[in-house]
Amino acid sequence: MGYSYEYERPALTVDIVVFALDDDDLKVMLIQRDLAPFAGQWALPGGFVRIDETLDEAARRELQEETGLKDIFLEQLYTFGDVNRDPRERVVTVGYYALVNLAGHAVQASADARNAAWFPVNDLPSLPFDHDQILQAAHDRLRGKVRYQPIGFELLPEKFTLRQLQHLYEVILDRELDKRNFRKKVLSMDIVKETSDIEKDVAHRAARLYRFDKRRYDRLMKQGFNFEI
Amino acid sequence: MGYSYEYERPALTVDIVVFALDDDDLKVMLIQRDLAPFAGQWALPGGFVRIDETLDEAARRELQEETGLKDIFLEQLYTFGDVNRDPRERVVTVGYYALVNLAGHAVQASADARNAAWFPVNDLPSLPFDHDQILQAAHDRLRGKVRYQPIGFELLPEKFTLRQLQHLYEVILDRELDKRNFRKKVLSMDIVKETSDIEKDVAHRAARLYRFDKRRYDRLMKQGFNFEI
DNA sequence: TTGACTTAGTGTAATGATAACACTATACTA
DNA sequence: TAGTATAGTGTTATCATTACACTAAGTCAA
Repeated sequence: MGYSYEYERPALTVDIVVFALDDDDLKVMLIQRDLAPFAGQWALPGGFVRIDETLDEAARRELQEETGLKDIFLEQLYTFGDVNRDPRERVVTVGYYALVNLAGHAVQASADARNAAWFPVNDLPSLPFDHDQILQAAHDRLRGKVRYQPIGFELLPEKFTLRQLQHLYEVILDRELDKRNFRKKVLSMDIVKETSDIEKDVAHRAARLYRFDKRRYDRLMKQGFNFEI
Repeated sequence: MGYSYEYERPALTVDIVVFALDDDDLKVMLIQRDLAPFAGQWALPGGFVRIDETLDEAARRELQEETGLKDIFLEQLYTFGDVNRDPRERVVTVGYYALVNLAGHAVQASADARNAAWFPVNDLPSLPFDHDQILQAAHDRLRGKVRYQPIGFELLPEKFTLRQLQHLYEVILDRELDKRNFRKKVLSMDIVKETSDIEKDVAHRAARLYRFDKRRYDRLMKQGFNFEI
């Protein structure tokens, strides 16, 4: 019964670091493991790659099964292959990272009888396997990438204020930005378009809402840009 | 005999894109396959990951076995997992790229009874599997990375002229650079140190030889730098 | 209804980085 | 020793980045 091979083969999995943004900080989605090892512990969502699906497909499937998230930005990160990263047997995992906007995608906590929750990226529980290493790599990648590709926008709702956009960059880059310079730069890139709406339910002057210029956004997404701000 | 698993498992391999530089252009090392499928065709060096070695170890081992190259710059690139990328069975491969200087590392053609040779990156034979895709990804990565990390230096001999360094950047970025601006920028970064030697056996005024400032080089390698030239 | 509060929204000047550009110096070769 | 090939060197104009502070508009509470 089962499948036999002449040489021993590592198991192959995917693990996904899902980032989201709220009013305070950058969040990461973790799920509570229901199986040994580390049952009950919070860990990155992920699972085995099936024989008839690509790596990207495996990552999307696991994400949907474990968190209900679908149709989100997802990109391969790095492959982790230390010999003893899993205590049971040799497991190689392909790491992914994903970006979602909290407004658009309700976190359907446990499609899979698993608990899913958001944790602040700077205040995480201890993670099993080498998940802290994977998370670190994803965070580094996000920080690096945001400087030359407009991916950060994936973390915002369809319409947003320039303040929210600035906050996004401040949280990811972990430093304060000058309001005027930020606006000047963003607007000069022609990447956002003014809408006729303004924000609602705020206890102060309401800000104008913007949306992405999809055309220009896609072009910049391919070419890259320079967002040294 | 062999090893059995409950679920079918993909085979796991590594493939390495080795870049080098000569007087004309950027080269890639290919080996002639001795096994089916595609026996006799030129392909990227690579092979199966053993159960007791990390991915990096597998890449280094295969590189040494197939090309004799060792102790060179090597970095993981991307993992390729299309379902039908290998006609025999499901094989997932972790792509690597490596940089060598031709002077320091003789290409010991066939430690493994295989033929190894350098090909210009812009004039390659047709490659089996998805090796052209892997190569493309490696080339893109090299072009991108050279702008913010001083990795290009790995392609040069210990002592080199500023002309050689400029040539390296011109070949990788595929455009001409201004000599004065290039020198000004490189020297202002303090990344190279003048030696007391000059180049030999040239039919014109000999240029001064430089070497890397290892300290500064290592620091920049971690921090990154901005080489928009 | 008014005053206090909170965030939105806006421009300019100084500084630093990049880009464009051409000639003299030195060594070898025939 | 004349020719040729590359080495080596500064300045100026343009553009991008940074630093910086006030008025406008709306909400809230007294």
